[in-house]
Amino acid sequence: MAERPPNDASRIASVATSLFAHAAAKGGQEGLDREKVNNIIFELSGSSSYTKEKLEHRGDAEKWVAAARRKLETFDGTKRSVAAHHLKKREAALEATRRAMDAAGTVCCVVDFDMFYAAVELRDRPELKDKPVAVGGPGMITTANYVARKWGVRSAMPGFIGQELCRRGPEFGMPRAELVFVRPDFEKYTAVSKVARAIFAEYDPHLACYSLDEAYLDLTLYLRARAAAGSHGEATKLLATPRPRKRKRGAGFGEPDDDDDDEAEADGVGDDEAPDGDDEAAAPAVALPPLDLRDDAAGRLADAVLAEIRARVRAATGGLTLSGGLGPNFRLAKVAADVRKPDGQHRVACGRPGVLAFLRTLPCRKVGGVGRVLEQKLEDGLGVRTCGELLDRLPEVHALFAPKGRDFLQDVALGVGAAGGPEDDDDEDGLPKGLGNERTFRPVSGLGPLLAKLEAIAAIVAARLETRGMRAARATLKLKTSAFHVTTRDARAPEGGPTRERYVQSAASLVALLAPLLRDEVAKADERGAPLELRLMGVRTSDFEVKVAPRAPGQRNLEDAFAPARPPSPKYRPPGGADVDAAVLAELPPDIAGQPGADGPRRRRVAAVAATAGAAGEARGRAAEPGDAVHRGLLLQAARAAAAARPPGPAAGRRGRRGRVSRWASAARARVAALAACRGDVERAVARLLGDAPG
DNA sequence: GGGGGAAGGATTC
DNA sequence: TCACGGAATCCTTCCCCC
Repeated sequence: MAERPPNDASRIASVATSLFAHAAAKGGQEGLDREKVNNIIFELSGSSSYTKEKLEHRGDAEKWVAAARRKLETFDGTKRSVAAHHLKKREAALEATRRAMDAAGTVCCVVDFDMFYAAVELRDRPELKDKPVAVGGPGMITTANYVARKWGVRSAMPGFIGQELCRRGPEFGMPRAELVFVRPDFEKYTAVSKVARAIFAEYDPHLACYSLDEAYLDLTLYLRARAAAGSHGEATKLLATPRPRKRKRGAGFGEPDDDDDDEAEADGVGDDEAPDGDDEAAAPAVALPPLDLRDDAAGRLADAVLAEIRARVRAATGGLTLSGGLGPNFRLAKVAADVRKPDGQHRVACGRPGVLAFLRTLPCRKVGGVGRVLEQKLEDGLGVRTCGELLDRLPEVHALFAPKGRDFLQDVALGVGAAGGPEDDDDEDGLPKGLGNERTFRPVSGLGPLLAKLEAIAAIVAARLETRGMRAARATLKLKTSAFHVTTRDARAPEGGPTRERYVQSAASLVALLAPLLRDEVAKADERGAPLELRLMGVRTSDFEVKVAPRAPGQRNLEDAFAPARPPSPKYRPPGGADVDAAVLAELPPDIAGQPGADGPRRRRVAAVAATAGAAGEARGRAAEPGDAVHRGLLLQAARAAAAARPPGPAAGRRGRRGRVSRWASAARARVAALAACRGDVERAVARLLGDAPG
């Protein structure tokens, strides 16, 4: 606050409001004197380097807004109708998908524990129930309970500010209080999460969890089964897939070292399977009629099932509450889960009119993917605050945003979402794309001490690479100055680089790669007369070599099947092509492979994609079920490998088309080899997918 | 003008 | 502890080169 020129005061005040009030809509803070609270927060942090840096950042967004306004001045009727034309074309496709999903009776569900970490701690320490509690430390709060939120305390707020807000409660109509800090205990949270996931899995064996406190469930099939069977017990029977058939072959692992073996095995499978071809391979629920969601009873059933899930989890976890959302896709379900928080649920009606009605007054910020910066761009650049306003201004959006951005915003405005789930479009190759570590410390300067930091962090990263058997072709150095300015520099390992290795793994080679970059930055800062002083350093690795996990001698695991037999080379095998498709096709159940037209190239490719997606989903789902940890791990690997075998889409990677195809080819080969291990799963998944595919 | 790489921004939990 | 995290991923912008 100190050195601010007075004429800037109002601007800074308004900036500060949006800077610190970004979670204003969070639950539990209704009726809070937000302005007063923001003033206190600003007072406490207003002159810090952190805030200064944030304000600079804000300047960037303001520049964007200014440029956008200039652009809009020349946005005339002609440009508008061109934009509208493009939008309309895309919208038609989106609406077709929406109708297909609705016709299949798609019901997506997102469940989310209320203030999860804090709730677990309060359950175990009931004496804290009525006190403001923050899980975390004076540095950072990860979760605050609803009591603390009455003082304006939130997650991601520095602890000392939370503490100060509680102490200064009287300034905004709250009593003075002491914020109680509880250290996070992740083992405990993981255990609780497991209990909940076991219950979720009864309703959707393929559930997806992206953090400990939330889960994404596709209830479509379960609701069909429940509507038909009445009880939960009978419904789960209809949902269960039959046991895998007995295989003649023992271990069932393919032999990835030998191309011919793949083929031979694949051929053999087709023959062996033929007699069993009549087996019912999909969950019985697939055959049931889809739920008609225009029928009010169907909606009530979905509501009742969600309420049942919440009640069961609550009982099983010692009283922890969850909020839930239902909707025709995961994007809307996620938003809906936030509507009645805490301990409530909401359903977004399916169908375009219902969805648009729900979105009309919904602030864009509530939608996942719309962060503070995008919110500001929309609001200041276009005067758009709600999804309804966004829908009206899509032509302008089209003019101002890059293709991905405007597609995303159109999806948001129309309330459409990815068909299969939130992760549908990731997992291009199934492997992690980056691995790194970063550390915050008291400001450090001087080349020697900084190099020591680098070595320490490189050692952490190297250890993690080693335990995973991963080697990286690229390393990135991240630096944050004591003024909170962040910058990154990176170096590639291949020939000509400082290490002369194609891939690096050890701490020494990481340091060899990155130390020159660090020296460079130190030297440049010295030249500027402002020695480099850092508060954070990070080392990140990426561009991994194909992963080979270390294992005990003689031990076989699925990763063997996924690792290419030899280094990929153009001569290895003709990229793509009929051999791969034939091998994949030979893996399909005979009833599908034998369908009329199944041998057409396009049909084959569709079948291959279905097989791949099915294997990924099935294995991932099975991995979430309770049971032996090693087994679960293997299934997860299978899911990843199967996902890795997806054919290259238009959006795949940065490599050239040829690179993508050969990558797909080798991944597909590896997958074919791996399929032997989880054949039963794949067959059932394929049958279900083909039988269940809308349209 | 586009492919492709580098830098770094934004977003999520 | 007078103080604002860490990890991962995707997107945008800029620039070089053909």
